[in-house]
Amino acid sequence: MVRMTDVADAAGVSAMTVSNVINGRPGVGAETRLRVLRTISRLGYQVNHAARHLRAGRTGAVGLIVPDIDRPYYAQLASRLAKGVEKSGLHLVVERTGGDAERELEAISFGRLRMYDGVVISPLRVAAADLDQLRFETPVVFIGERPVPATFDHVMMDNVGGARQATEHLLRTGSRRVAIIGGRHDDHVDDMPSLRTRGYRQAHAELGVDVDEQLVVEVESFDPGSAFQVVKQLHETGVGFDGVFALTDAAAMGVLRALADLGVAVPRDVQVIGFDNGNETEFLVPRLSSVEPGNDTMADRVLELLQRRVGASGDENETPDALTTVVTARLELRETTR
Amino acid sequence: MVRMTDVADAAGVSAMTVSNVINGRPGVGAETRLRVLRTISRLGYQVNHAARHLRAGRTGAVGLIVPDIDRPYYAQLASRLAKGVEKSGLHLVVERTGGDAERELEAISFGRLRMYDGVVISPLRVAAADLDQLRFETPVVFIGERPVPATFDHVMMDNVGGARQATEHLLRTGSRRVAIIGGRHDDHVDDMPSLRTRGYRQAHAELGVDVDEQLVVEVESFDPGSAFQVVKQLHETGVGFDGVFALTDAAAMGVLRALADLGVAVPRDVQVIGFDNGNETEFLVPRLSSVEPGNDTMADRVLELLQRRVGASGDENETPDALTTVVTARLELRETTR
DNA sequence: GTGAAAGCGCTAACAG
DNA sequence: CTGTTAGCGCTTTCAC
Repeated sequence: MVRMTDVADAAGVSAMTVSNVINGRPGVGAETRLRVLRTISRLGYQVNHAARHLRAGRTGAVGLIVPDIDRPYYAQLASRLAKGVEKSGLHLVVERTGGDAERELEAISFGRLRMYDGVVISPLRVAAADLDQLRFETPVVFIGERPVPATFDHVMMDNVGGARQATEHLLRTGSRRVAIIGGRHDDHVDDMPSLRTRGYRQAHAELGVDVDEQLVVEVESFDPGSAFQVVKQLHETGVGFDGVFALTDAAAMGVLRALADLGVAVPRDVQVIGFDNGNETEFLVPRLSSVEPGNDTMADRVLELLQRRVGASGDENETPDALTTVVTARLELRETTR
Repeated sequence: MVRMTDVADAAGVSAMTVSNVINGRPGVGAETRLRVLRTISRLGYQVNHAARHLRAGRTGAVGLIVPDIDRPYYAQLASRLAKGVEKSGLHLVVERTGGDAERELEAISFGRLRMYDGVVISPLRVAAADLDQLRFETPVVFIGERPVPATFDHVMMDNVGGARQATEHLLRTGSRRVAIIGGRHDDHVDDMPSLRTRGYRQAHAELGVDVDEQLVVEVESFDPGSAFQVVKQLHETGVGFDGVFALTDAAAMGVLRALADLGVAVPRDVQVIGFDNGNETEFLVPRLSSVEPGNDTMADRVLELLQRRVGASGDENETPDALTTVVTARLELRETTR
């Protein structure tokens, strides 16, 4: 373990000068700088981030905390954000909570935040009330649909509007019995499934079509497997449907697979729309129509909000007001709709 | 900012006692412990990880460094590893390099390693020679096909064997002209495309079938889009083929999409096999046959190797020898093969 | 242009 | 069972 003082001794300068060289601060003579740099590489010195962090406060990292890394939506979000923060010379590190309320809260509250100069968190379960207690100096941007105290920056997608557009399209193009995979029967909380179901119901109300609660199908998880099973069951039960709104593209993938097994022609007999407009949609057979929630815009907005606070010390009116942004959704029609 | 000493003062104990309570160390009276805990929650105290890290050396985190987060293979690997390390009370953080040799080296060498108690790295580009220079106290496990100095733990998949099995199956079930999407014409380096191409050639040699170099199709990237384009071009060029070995499942997805557009029946006219056996394979239409590289076994092995070193201080014969494990691959046949 | 002193918040080691 | 001392490796401040 070679420390900064070792470099300083070997180069015949003080630790401070080494520090100045490393951090590119002005006020070091060209000759001294060169000597220090050579000594650094000769000794193989590497800065100790923990010490720097302890003393200077910054870590050079932005955290992204998501329920699950291997869901395409989060993976693609991570990728977008990573490219963005890297432009600022920071790097993104991703952590997963497993979608567990307790672990989400732990990830946010219990000091792990301090590992980062800024944090983006996409909570699934955690309640606004719990969040309200928290006070931290690390800039935090929330992303997603869960309600969040107004003291935090928040970037939301238009879940209700997106779902309404999708359902409207299905109804206007001739589907009368639209199943919603992952929908909710009740509407107590503002989580993703409830909000998207709300949009589904709004579309029905606007167009004067009754919702058959048998078509509102709850699933435990939004992976293809769960959706696949549920569609098969729906079919076996004899509940007819001629359109499907799947709450995520991943679920829609399972839907398409089930319909293919059942010998149902898409979109002729049943139309399908997903949500998220992930990279995979264009390569499914048939290509999946999907709600584009404004993924790029959301990522850009998150980065802006982060930049506004990272670097700005917690002084005076330096701290800007919290902002909530809602990004508008639009339909991306492909081959699973008419 | 409330520090440990603030808690200690408020509870009328010393900082050491607070530290003992927080870390669940024995030797604190029940009453004192309760008083400390109450004070902690009253003041909203949170441990400062940077300070703990600086002093105690451990960070509580394991790093996973991959080329890209949004490739399903890495996302699924991350998920598997995350669940594993969480069992040991650690948590996984994922960083991406973008598949850039320089950034890979930087991620490994430049002190960022110290952020973690252990690191798993899946390099794409970085050369063994560069790695050889490095000496670190953080336990590192390499994963993937790139050659790595023997001083490091390394878990490899059997790229050559898996590719050979896939190609053999295609040839034995009647395909005579098997295209390899993402293959290499030369065989200078031991990277993933070259190794899998080697297996492809071995299978041909064994079964006495000549390789038509026109069927060895290079791609810039292993995403569905690139594979899609390349297959369309292959078809337009009039180069006939009745089998496809795609170097990754993601590429295979693009292949299937292209074949569907071209009106080619799978597997009747063209058989297809992918590689990685990702979660998505079962939900494609038709279901994708794929090489299962032993994903679970690899993750388990990585975790074992990590555990062997994390916690073991760098003393004497405490440090175990480096181990290289090769996990065997097998075929998972589904609907894209006969 | 360079250096000395002090301390960030925590914990290992030992004393009581 | 609890407290004291010392110091992890860096950077901020101010003096030279």
